Amino acid sequence: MREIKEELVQRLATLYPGDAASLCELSFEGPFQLAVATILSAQCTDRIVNSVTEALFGLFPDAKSLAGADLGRVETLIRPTGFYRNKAQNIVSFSRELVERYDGEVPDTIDRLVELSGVGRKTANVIVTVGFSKPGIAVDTHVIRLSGRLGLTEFTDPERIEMDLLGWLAPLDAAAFGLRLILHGRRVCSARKPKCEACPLGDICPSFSTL
DNA sequence: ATCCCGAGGG
DNA sequence: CCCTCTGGAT
Repeated sequence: MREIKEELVQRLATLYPGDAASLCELSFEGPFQLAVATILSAQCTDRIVNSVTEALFGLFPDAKSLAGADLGRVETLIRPTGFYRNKAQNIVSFSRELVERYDGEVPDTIDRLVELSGVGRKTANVIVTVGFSKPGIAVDTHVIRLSGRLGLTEFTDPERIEMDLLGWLAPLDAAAFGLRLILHGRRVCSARKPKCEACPLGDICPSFSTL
């Protein structure tokens, strides 16, 4: 089993080369914009997130400016991402909390990040790994689905899966591995109709053609 | 467990 | 029409 996992890590790295920062498809400049883009990415494609953040960050590029933004204005700007009332409230509150507690700077630890509005464990892990190049793995819907299909875990609880994966991945490889699972999940191993015929991992996947 | 909620694919 | 998209808060 260990060989299978190592083989999987190697093949994914070849299929989707690059480091965590380059594998993340969100458009942003700096940890603050990454954090906001990630909050907006909940239940939404990154393409739509990028289409709204261009205007959003043009008007409110940092925590201090977004902290003073009109809520209705923000709602209108991010509406296409869905859950727009919650998300608008969250990113404005998030910005105000950063200004009040950290002088507008984004903290770089999971514990501090999850205390902030709209930031759960998954989002915190994205900020820490992609924004600050620290060890960790963001377990989202894709990572959950592919981890199950590939036989990497028996669990469905995100935090449990996170611990399972961190248990055998090299710390500094974990983030990129997670992002590669996401890319593969989007392009090949989709939730609805996975393209097993065209999957380069078919020969080592326990779920090959059983989906 | 439930709500938030728009957009795109099949 | 139904399902899914880089979830989080209650």
